[in-house]
Amino acid sequence: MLTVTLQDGGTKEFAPGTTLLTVAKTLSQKLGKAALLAVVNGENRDLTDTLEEDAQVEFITGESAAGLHAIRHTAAHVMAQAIKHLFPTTKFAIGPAIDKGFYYDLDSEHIFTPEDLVAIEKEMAKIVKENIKLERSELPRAEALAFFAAQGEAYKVELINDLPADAVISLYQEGDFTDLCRGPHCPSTGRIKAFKLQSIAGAYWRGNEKNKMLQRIYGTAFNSKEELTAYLTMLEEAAKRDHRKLGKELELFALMDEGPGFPFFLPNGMIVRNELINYWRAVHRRYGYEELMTPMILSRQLWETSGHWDHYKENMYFTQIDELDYAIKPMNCPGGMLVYKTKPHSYRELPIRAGELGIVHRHELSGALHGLFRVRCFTQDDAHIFMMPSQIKDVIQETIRLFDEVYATFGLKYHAELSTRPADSMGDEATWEVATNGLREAMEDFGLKYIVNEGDGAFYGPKIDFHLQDSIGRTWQCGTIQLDMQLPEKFDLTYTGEDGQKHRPVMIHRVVYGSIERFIGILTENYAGAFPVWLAPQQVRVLPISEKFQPYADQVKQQLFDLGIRIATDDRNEKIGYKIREAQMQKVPYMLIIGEQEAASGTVAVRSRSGGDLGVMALADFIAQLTQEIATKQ
RNA sequence: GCUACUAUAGCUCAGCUGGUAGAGCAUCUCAUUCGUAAUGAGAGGGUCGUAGGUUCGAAUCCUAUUAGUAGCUCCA
Repeated sequence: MLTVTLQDGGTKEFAPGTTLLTVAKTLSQKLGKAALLAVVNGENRDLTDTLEEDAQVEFITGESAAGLHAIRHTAAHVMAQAIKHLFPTTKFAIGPAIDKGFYYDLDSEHIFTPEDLVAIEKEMAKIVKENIKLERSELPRAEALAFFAAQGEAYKVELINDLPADAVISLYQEGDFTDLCRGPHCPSTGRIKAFKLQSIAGAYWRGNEKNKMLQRIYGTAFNSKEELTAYLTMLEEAAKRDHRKLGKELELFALMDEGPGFPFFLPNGMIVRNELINYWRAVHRRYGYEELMTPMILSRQLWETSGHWDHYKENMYFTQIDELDYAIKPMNCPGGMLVYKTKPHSYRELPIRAGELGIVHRHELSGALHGLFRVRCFTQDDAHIFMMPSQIKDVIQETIRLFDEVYATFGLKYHAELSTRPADSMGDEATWEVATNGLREAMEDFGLKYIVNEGDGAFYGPKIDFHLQDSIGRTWQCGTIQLDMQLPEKFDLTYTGEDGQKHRPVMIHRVVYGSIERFIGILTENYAGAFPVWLAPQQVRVLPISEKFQPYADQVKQQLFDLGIRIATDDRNEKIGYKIREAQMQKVPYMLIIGEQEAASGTVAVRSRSGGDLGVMALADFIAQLTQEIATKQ
């Protein structure tokens, strides 16, 4: 007999060859039903595997992340089986579980439609109901190749051929369908209790745009119907917060056919934008930044010097002036370099922190445009910091602190990513190594957790990116800190050191908002359009009950207006309910209802967009509360 | 850029298999002066994204093109 040690420390004996599923069932009927995978001596295993020696065993259910992952992975196989039943000529590429569900990439003459998804779901339900076993087998490479080649599954053959020589080639069979897969999987299709197919999209084979574009079907699956419903409801709610929808409803910005990717900012959007800029200036002033502005169009020669002509040309717009080539700036840095060079610098001045709200133009692919999140013209809240090599760590830490402060003001959650040297890059290996380690150390000392994106850096240096979430959980890169070892060299920047000799400064590029446009998009979604008072396009609206109270309403309005409050009066001949409804929908933070009682006593009846009727108060009290709320950016 | 889908009044949308455009909201006018999410009545507004084609006849079918949407690729 074998001894199995369980999670709680208890032990139990089983005959060799007992499946893990049987072990789970023996422990309790409930566990037998809930268990999806097992961890045997620290290794993930299928429940259909057998035990051959003493082992430490832990069972995984759908309540854990690993269990949910298995459900989704198995659901992808179930979907593939269903598709094979309904569209037998379909060829299968890859079908993994992902963050919020699963997908399968397919190659088929048939173009899948939303109606097909309904039919596939039905077929999947049938397969789930049959509760078919998933059985793992391992094959020698030649046999596996022959197996898939016989079925015409060219993508699977290519995948196997690309596996390392010593790789274990495993297959999972569920009834009449067998797939190449590393596993692990749920023991049977009946474990897929709640799933939903969501969308059809294109995707390149192996993510390479030179390859054939396949059809990808996205779906999701959960441990229970309740969780699935909750998730789908959340998505519906999130759609209401989409900044493209709110941007139109709240008249923040507009995108027109006449300028794809070139947003128009409307009066309301300009207020949010200007408030963000005011705040930005205040923060940067405190952190020792100065501000400058460089031209939007600069000569070809400059872009050749900076390296953009060679490395970034595809994304740039060009023009000619007096028969000479010019480029519209896609980045602010070359201009910043020229400013640095306008005078000699001493080590005593460093670090120099030069900020610029720079409007840049980039020719993004048409299919990549996405509301304010991805545009072709945007304002970077840029800054270049020039320093001595010995100052790198302190400066980067200080920058991380600034970022953290700004994001906290908006209550935004973020995560950081470190990107290392890409294939198309300038400079030598050693310099890259030093720079990358500099970033890494600064983050670690600050206690900032990060993930690493190998080869994802800019052509001129490694970078730390800060990603913020939109309403449906997609993340967008906003802030970035990029170390640049190339430009100071290219532009021959120098400073005079303590020793009287010329030295090369190190520089970083950094943006906190990233682009003001993208940041406004993120904020709009995070606040669901209900901007805090300090950012709200209209902060207060006065609503007189009838014309009779207009004079007092004007008085109230004027007092607040003189204090710099963004205020308006709704003096239309409408009922109070109508005016309130409209102010609510426009997400005006405060409404002041003015009627006979208020006019007589010199008070205001305050209604907040979130808290409803706050009752009558003295105007002075309301002003005190309001100005406090604005000042503290609540 | 690629794959698929979508495109009708300012907005949200209806318009079956081709017979020549409709609703609600918004706008304007009139009446109502009414205390916490829609007062009533009336009026105006669209050559159905654009350009070709098929047809006696096209918002409806075909082709091209532009823009958008989902994703891929790429990126702040």
